[in-house]
Amino acid sequence: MTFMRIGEKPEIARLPLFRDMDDAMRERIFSGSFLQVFPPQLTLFEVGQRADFLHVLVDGAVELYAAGGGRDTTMRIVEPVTSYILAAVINDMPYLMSARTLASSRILLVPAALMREVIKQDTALMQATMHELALGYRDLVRALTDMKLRQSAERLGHYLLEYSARHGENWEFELSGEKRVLASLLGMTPENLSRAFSTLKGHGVSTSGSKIRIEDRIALSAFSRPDPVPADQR
Amino acid sequence: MTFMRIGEKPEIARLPLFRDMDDAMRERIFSGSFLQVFPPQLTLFEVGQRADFLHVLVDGAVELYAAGGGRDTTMRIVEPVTSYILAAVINDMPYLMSARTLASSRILLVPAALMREVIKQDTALMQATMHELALGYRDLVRALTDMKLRQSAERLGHYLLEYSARHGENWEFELSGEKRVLASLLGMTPENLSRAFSTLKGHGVSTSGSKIRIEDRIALSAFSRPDPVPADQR
DNA sequence: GGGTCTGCTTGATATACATCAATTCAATAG
DNA sequence: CTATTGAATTGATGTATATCAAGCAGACCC
Repeated sequence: MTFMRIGEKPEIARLPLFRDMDDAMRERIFSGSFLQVFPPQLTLFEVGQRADFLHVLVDGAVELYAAGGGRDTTMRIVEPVTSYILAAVINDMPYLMSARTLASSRILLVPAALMREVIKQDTALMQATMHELALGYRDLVRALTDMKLRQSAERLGHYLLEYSARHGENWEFELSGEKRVLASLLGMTPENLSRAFSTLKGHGVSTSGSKIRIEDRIALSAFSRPDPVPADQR
Repeated sequence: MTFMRIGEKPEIARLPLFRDMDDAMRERIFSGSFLQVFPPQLTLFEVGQRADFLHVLVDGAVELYAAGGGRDTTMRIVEPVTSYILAAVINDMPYLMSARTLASSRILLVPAALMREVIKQDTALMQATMHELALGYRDLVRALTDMKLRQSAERLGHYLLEYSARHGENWEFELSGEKRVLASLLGMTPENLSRAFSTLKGHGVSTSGSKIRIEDRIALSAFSRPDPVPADQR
């Protein structure tokens, strides 16, 4: 694999997507792929483009967003190490979202045709892909119900709880990116995000800048009404 | 297969999900499944239940909905002949949505364990499942951007255009179900749906009861800003 | 240090949409 | 045919969120 450093290959190989497949096949995928570094704020691809690569974010941060009617909306913030736009690659269809780096990022680019070819030959990879897509599907079901059933401050509260749970149950943490991106992800304006934060002050959350402290998990949970089904185990 | 009539087996076998698989394997799935008739307004399953069956709606109509904070919201209206809740079955996880019949419905119930077992043995079925999930994923991406970027009347306009395209490019058609369900699917109240319809009168849509006529496709399209990527071919 | 960014916050106002309440309409039963 | 019921519509009002407009604070620069 071009530009690949020691130490990151095992990290990628350990991903659920590539973990169970045949070693030789995995090597074939890796040797046909490129690991590239991109500067921050760079557009990686645009809506409508034919999916040419499966992306695996190794380091940095990537934003997936959709445009329409002059406005942008963030669909997902990808954290390392994770693959994205798998669905478009599988079906050989145009991207429904655009992508840009939020920070300087190292990304593994797997040619879509290669990915599709190896999937056909390696059942374990196909099965892992299927599982990955099913999990992604469920994430989106959650995101859609979130938008339809919760109002903005509740969405923020729910996001903070999920974020904390995903990052080692820390009650105290720092928001990684800009708040404007978070606002867009949560489907609100930056102004409204500010107000949502001050609403949450009355429900067990204290903030200072981008530092968040969940002081009363119970109260926050009661306020933001957690999903009836807990988050999927990965 | 229990209760199965002549004529519907080929219809199900022709579904993209089951089309390409081995005939004997397909027969194994079918013979382990049940075709049942359910009355209207019956709850088929609830959020949080472990996925025990893959459903294939053969005839009738089914609503998938999610609850939260006292309210309900329609996530999807399933039309025959289509499978649903595939993702939960694949991953052996609890349903994220509840389901109820909107009309008297004939549904094929495929035991989830059987489905998962045969998938492991039949690569063609696995591949078809993978494709189906990827398509479903893309549908949800569209639904989420729709909610985040369009306002209510635009969503209705967009829905009418898509509906017309999916049902043989008819400019004139009748809405199948109750409007309250459509309102919930589109993320608005029934009252607001009424107002949205009258807004669309000024953009090339005329209605009378549940009869819809798209008189000016161009105008409606301009108003509701179609997706940058046209709907996936199935 | 002062200045100039840029992003975040705060306040005032506008707007989309929900809610509440009444009325109309359509389907059905007697 | 009229009476009854539930859904759809219409109108009046309330609320969540967006928009517009300042102000404020931390980062970077000279």
